[in-house]
Amino acid sequence: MSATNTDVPSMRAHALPTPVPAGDYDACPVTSLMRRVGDKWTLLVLSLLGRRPYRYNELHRAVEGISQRMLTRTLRTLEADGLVARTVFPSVPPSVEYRLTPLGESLLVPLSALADWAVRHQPSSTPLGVRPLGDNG
Amino acid sequence: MSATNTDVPSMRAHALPTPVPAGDYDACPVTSLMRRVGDKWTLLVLSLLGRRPYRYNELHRAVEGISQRMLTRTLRTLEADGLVARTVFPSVPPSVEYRLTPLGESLLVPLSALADWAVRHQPSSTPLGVRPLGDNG
DNA sequence: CTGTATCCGATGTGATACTG
DNA sequence: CAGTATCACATCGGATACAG
Repeated sequence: MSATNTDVPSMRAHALPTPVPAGDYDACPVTSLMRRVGDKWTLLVLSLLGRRPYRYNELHRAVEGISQRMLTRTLRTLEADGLVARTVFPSVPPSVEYRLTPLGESLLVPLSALADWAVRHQPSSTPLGVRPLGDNG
Repeated sequence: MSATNTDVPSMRAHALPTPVPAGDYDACPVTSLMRRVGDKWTLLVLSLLGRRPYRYNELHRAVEGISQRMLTRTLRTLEADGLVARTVFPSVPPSVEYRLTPLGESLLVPLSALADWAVRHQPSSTPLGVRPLGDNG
């Protein structure tokens, strides 16, 4: 293969496709996507924007715990990836709206399937922070 | 919500579920899963094991570029997550086989859907390391 | 063959202060 | 309101050496 390796087809139901050349992991769109969605806040932001458009500070409050730095970084990356659209309204005070692009919405479909698997099969399987019992005290 | 937040249901087709409490992002199985699969080698190893069982060095060669440290770490984490089974054959020289568990195989299903989305919609969309033109030679 | 231990640079993330 | 700049710390990941 090497240069002609354009496969990585649609991969059938149960096994990921090609034995991936490795070293090209960077260029593999699959791993690339995972690494992005796999960061600390992206999935969270994506899930919020999946419900409706948000303004910057609105997101900042909703994703309570995120720093301005990371919120901005996350949004900028999503924008660069074409998943989120940023619209500035030159009002006073200024307001900026973030919303999913059609591409972003389309991503939520397979993402939902994965999320569904996660809540069903995952580790201690306590959905959203409801630990089994005193983990801390 | 807070302590009673056990929802994060199956989330309908187009929008991720709950506005996630945030701060609980660590405990959210969805984000948690993403962060694991989103590391540098997990997806690659998972895809290989999706085809057939592998021995340690066999993987080391197949995932050319990975260090022993990271291969071991990745496999150990996958094992801890119940996605991969490790079997030691006390032969001489010793051999260890890694294979997907049923849980691991079940994960490949939604993962494949996401991978499929990636190869279809992603960035410069050059599937597996086939850069547009002479990047290296 | 199948790992473990150690060191080290790269990157991710948070805190804080400042700006149009 | 919606950011940017800077510093600091934790974790990720690679290289190398060593071991059962």
